[in-house]
Amino acid sequence: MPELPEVETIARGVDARTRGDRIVEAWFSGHSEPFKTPPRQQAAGLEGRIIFHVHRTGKHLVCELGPASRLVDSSSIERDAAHEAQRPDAQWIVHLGMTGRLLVTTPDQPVAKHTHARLLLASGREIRFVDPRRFGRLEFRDLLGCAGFRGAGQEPLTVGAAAFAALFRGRRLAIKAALLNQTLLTGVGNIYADESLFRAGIRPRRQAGRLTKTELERLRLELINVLKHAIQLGGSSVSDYVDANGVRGFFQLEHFVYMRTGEACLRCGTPIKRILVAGRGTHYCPKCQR
DNA sequence: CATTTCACCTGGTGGC
DNA sequence: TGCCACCAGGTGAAAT
Repeated sequence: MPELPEVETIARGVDARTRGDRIVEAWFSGHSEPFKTPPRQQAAGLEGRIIFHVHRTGKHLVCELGPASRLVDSSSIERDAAHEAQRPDAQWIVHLGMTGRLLVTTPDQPVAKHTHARLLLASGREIRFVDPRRFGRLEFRDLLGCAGFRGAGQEPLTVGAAAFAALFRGRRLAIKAALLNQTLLTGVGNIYADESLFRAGIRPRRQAGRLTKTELERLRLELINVLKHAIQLGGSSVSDYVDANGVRGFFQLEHFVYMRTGEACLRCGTPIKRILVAGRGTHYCPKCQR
């Protein structure tokens, strides 16, 4: 479900509704797949902590957490604690996989099937992680002696022309496969790979290392455009994606090729083709993309 | 090493 | 109504 624009939308929604709140209680389902950190360890780390803020890196949601301010009688210790509280000392890292949702609800809302985590907050709200296919992952990371989370790949919204081109130099795999490789770029998935390649006029099967400098720069700019536009529209809701408030996105209405097999190309009228690249359904216009 | 394939899951859709 | 094949926003391990 979620690629960079969807995860960004969710991060903004969760941040707006939970920033500064305190996690009172954490509950986890019995399924083991979604837990990179054992549920007990996650619960122990999460309970009592304050949510400083929530943001996205790549396709990951990161909740920056800090200690609840302790009641102390010494003013200097209190100052130190307040100072320390500026810096997060732990993170809750959420990957939504294919079908994951992170919702902010009230406890009276019915609990959806496949709910795997519930964080009850001091405000009375609740963060819920729902994931039917269980491809998502939840991790708790203590930042004492451990670096904060960051993906291996470059962020597509901020990577420069030279660094972008360097990612693909000498590579023999299809450009579409390269775009999906999260150790090169982080955050691009099947929808935005297809859409950016269409907008740049490049066939998905072209060898990454054989694209010209001009083509690569066009691809980088179109990728940035499509991601930014999608964020503005709250992401793409192809089947069931919703943001933190349960609201669908609108970018699916702007798709040129994704899931439009056999339909007329919106630029030239040629039927959109579907092929397999890197094992993924890949959509393109045989006339507009060379 | 770079690249490709496949397993991991549930659920929706469309054909018969 | 049921059964079956196939498809789906991702990724990491195993095979090539």
